[in-house]
Order: sequence, then C-alpha cells, then structure tokens
Amino acid sequence: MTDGPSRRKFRREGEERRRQDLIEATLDCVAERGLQGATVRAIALRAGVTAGLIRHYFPGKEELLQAAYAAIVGRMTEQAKAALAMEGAGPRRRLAAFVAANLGPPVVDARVFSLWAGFIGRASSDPALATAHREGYLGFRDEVEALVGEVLRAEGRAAGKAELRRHAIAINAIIDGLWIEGCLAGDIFEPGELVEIAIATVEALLGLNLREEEKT
Amino acid sequence: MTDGPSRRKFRREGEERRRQDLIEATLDCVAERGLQGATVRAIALRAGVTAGLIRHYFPGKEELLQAAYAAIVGRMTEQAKAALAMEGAGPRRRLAAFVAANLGPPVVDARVFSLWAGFIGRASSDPALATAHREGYLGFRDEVEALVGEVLRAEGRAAGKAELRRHAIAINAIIDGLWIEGCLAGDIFEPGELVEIAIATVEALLGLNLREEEKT
DNA sequence: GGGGTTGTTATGCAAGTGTATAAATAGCTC
DNA sequence: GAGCTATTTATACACTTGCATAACAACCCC
Repeated sequence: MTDGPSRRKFRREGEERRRQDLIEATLDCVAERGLQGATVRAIALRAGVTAGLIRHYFPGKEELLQAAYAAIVGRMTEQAKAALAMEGAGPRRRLAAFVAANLGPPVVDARVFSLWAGFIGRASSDPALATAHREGYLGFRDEVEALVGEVLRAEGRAAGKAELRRHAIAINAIIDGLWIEGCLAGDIFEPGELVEIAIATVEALLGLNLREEEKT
Repeated sequence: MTDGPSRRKFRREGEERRRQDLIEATLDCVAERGLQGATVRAIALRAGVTAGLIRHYFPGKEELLQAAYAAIVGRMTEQAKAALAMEGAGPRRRLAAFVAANLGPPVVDARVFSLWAGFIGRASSDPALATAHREGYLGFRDEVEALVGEVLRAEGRAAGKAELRRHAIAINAIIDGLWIEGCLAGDIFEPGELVEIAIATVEALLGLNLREEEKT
C-alpha cells in the first residue's frame, strides 16, 4: 500500500521534435507573461517536460531564447521572401505583395511582437544584438530599395541613388509603424485596413498606382 | 587604531530631488543593461544611495519603473505639444513642426527606446499596459488627425472622416517607424535625414508642400 | 547646542533564478 | 526478453532578486 517513490512517466521524443516543442513553449510563455515570465521552469511546464531537459537540448536558456527569436524572424522573412519571389508578376504587384505580406498574419501577431520587443529592448545594451538588428534592417531595406528601383525603372522614371534610399527608408518605416500598431491593437483596425493604408501611402510616395498592372 | 563600525556618510536631499535622481538612475540603468539590468541595487548604486532608500520614496520597484516610464512619455509629448501650440504659424508649418519634434532629440534616444520596448513588450500580457498604450496612441493619433484636418481645410480641400483617419494612421506609422530606426541606429542616418524623409512622405501623402507657408 | 524627526544605511530573509549532477527508465538492438 | 544507450527526471546548489526591519545620523527647531 505504500506508494513507492513514484517517478514521472515520460516518452522519448525525437530530437528535432523536442527542440521545436521547447521553442514553441518559449514563444507561448513570452506571449502570456512577457520575456520576464519566460523562465526555464515555466517553459518546461508548458512543454510538458521538466526544467533540466532544456539544458539537454540547448547550452543554456539564452540560446533557447535566441533560437525562439530566430524561429520567429525566420517565419516573418519567409513570408516577405515569398512575396518577392512571385515570378511572372510585374514589379508593382511584387512591391504591393511584399508590403501586404509584412502586414498580415503571421507577421502581425502579438506573440511575435512581445518577443521582438523583449529582444530589441536590449539592443542598446547588447552590441551583438544591435549589430544583428542593423544587419537585418539593412538587408530588409536593401530589398525594398531594389524593388522600388525595379518599379521606377519599369515606369521609365530615372531614380537617383539618394532618392531610392529615401524611399526605401520611408517605406520601411511605414511597414514597421503599421506592424507595431497591428500587433498591439489589431482590433481597432478593420481587416485589411493596415495593408490598404500602407499601399496607399507607398503609392502616394512613389506617385503611381500599385494595384493595376503595368502595361507591357 | 581599530577602525570602528564605519557607517557610510550621507546627505539628506529634498524629496523631489531624490525622486528625480532615482528616476534618472533608473533610466540610465535601463539604457546600459536593459530592463532586466535595472535592479533595485543597480539603480541605488547609480543614484549614489543604498537599495533600501528606494522603498522610502516608492511603494515598490514596479512603481519606480512606472514613474520612469511616465517621465519619459511626458518629455516626449511635451515636445510634441510645444510644436502643436505654435501660435501664429499656419497649419502646414505646425504639422511639419509636429513631425520634426517627434523625430529629433530628446525623443529619438536609445535610452528612451529601451524603456519603451521593455514596457511595451509586456503589453500583450498586461491588460492595463495595453490599455495605457492604446489610449496614448489614440490620443496621439487624434492630434495628428485634427492637424491634418486643419491643413486640408486651410487648403480648401474637403476631407472625409475616413480619409482623415487613414491619413492620421499613416502619418503616425511613419513617425513611429522612423523613430525606431533613429533610436536603434541613428548613426546610419544623416543628421536631420529622418525628419526630412518623414516630412517628404507626409507631403506626398497629402499632396502638398509643408515647407512653404500657405498663402493668406 | 541639545533633542526630536525622519531620511538613510545596514543587515537579513524568503522566494525565485539558471545551472550542475546523479539516478532512473524508455526504447532500441540482438 | 536481456542489455545498452541516452533521454528524461529529480534534487540540490549558488546566486540574485525585491522587500522588511532596526539601527543610525543628518538636519531642523527652539
């Protein structure tokens, strides 16, 4: 009748599966309790394992957080890249698709934003993180710049380097700004409103219509 | 010769002065080590006092952080309000001044950003914080909307409610987006470049020139 | 200049953190 | 089914955190 030292039952999962589960659990914790609330114990509980297991798959908590961050950044850029790769579509439609991709799910998401804010908030104090952001930002901006260049070229309009740079910075800012609001208070906007506003602003900025296809 | 129990020398400061010092120390800590690094001990050390004193001026650490956040938000809106209050200037110049005020020092500042990110990152998990942001955002946007309304009215252009709303959202996003980049990587922009880009984008959006005064 | 007020220090504590380590057991191979 | 391997659990440790408390001393008042 004496219940012996009952040890918890468990199942062995594949390595990749466990890593993914832990990353997902981390994202959930960050979303629900903020970065501070993402402790190893909370993450493990959410993943259905015990805390020690984290160290079996990651060198430390920091690496798990970085993996989670990388996972989210990956998902976001994946969307954007898909829009860029739209073969067969003209530059204008590709630009519009790119903007739209960055302002819809899964990019616009409170969970994503929490993690982003948590990480980026330390960029001022963490040089490595600051560099990472800068490279990511410049890479993103370069893509926008190239895209705008294509659009204008297709339009037969000369575009100076400085002008292109300014346009890319502005478009990037519009996307970022709307992204933030969508993440933080998506419910005060109509569905698709952010995308529409972004595209309309880009249209005004470039002085052309992105919705109708260019004449061949 | 036995050095007795040497107790630290100290000076009694005025209440308001101490509070301000503690708040400033908090901002410094957040800037240098991130929100996580802003512990009561680190803050006290920076302020030149011992940790216990914090609890003499604030109910707890949380309240100190909120005071620091409020202080920074206050400084930011102060700048913006000053631009709005420019009497004698036409709507267009006031709008330009408003945009510029939000994209120059002391609003664009890494320290400010760290604190902002730290707080806003918890907005998803903290309903009170989410509400605070929403109200601040909507208040800000209302001001932009009113300003844009004035500008267009002075231009003799009719502006529908929906159009006004979209413009305000867009302008707000531009300011936010550029603000972030200025805070995070101000050194990759020319001085005044962000302001110029913002104003140029707003000009394109509204289809008018903000730099030259309106004809009376 | 002596006393009282209270701003300030010093010390300690309970809770929570990430991490290290050893024991246990699930699932594979033969 | 026995034996191995390494995934997983359980436990403990060193450290930090915010907070409580009591002793102390700087400043004000008379």
